[in-house]
Amino acid sequence: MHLLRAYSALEERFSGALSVHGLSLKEVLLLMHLEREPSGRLTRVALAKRLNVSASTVTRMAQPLEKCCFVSRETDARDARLAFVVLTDAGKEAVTNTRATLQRLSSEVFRDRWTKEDISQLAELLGRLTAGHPGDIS
Amino acid sequence: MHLLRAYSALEERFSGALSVHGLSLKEVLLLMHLEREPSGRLTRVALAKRLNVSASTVTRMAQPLEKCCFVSRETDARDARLAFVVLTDAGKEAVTNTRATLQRLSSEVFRDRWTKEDISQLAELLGRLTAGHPGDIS
DNA sequence: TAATATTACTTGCTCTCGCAATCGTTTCGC
DNA sequence: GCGAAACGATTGCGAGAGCAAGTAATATTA
Repeated sequence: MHLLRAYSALEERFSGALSVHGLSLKEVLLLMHLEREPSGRLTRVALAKRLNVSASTVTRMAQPLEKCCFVSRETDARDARLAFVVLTDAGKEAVTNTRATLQRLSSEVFRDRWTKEDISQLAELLGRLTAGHPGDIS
Repeated sequence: MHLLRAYSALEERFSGALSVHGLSLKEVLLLMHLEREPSGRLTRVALAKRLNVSASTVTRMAQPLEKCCFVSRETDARDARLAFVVLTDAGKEAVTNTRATLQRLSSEVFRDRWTKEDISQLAELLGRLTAGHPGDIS
């Protein structure tokens, strides 16, 4: 049950810091999922499953990102229904910068009071909790 | 980072089950915070801080609960600005029932694959993560 | 005591998101 | 091949939540 509390507390902290980059936390996660893909692209429904949001939300989230040139749109020659969301070079750079910010923030949160073992243990337990679900991210 | 994932996965699972009681997860948390208070009542701003939401959200959340007679309104004789949210007997019963549902659900989630030590360790780590924040709940 | 600041709460506006309906496209069964 | 079912994406609508403005009451300061 502590999860709920921990989530809202951290979410507040992280989303505040991310506004520096002009991106919301959810948008960053979207870009990270794209980055994780070898092809650098995903369909909207695949993104929706990974992000645990509806397909319409992905459609709406991708629009401003497309305007910012962090993602672009690509269609499949074989299946005209598919409209891939593709990570651009500018998007990759944004992810890299944002990840650096996140890591700096994490070390602040964990500074003192936390050993490496604590952190890896927490990660392991949370990972086990979500095992079987699709959208893991490092 | 796994937190985000774990949160959304569990939130989906729990909120679905809670709809049986006609209450949302956030409403249940509100009632639990009231129950936790010896006086059984809190002002709206105090609730907002504990729930990590804005004051206006508390005002709006309390309205349907008041209609359901799970909470009532009480004013302070000394300070007419204060409008306490008070847990009624029906509200206490609702919390008790809902907690039973939640515990049953938890044991389902943790069944197999989790030892008692795992669970207490996870709780301890998450608790440490939120230490210093106001809204802890058991 | 009187004017100002602060606090608690409410309301209007806006944004975000999920659901359901829709459209275009592909695939399956015959 | 052809109609029907399934699928991916988009759009309209409603619910939920935060921000800012407004109101009423209390606290503070001159």
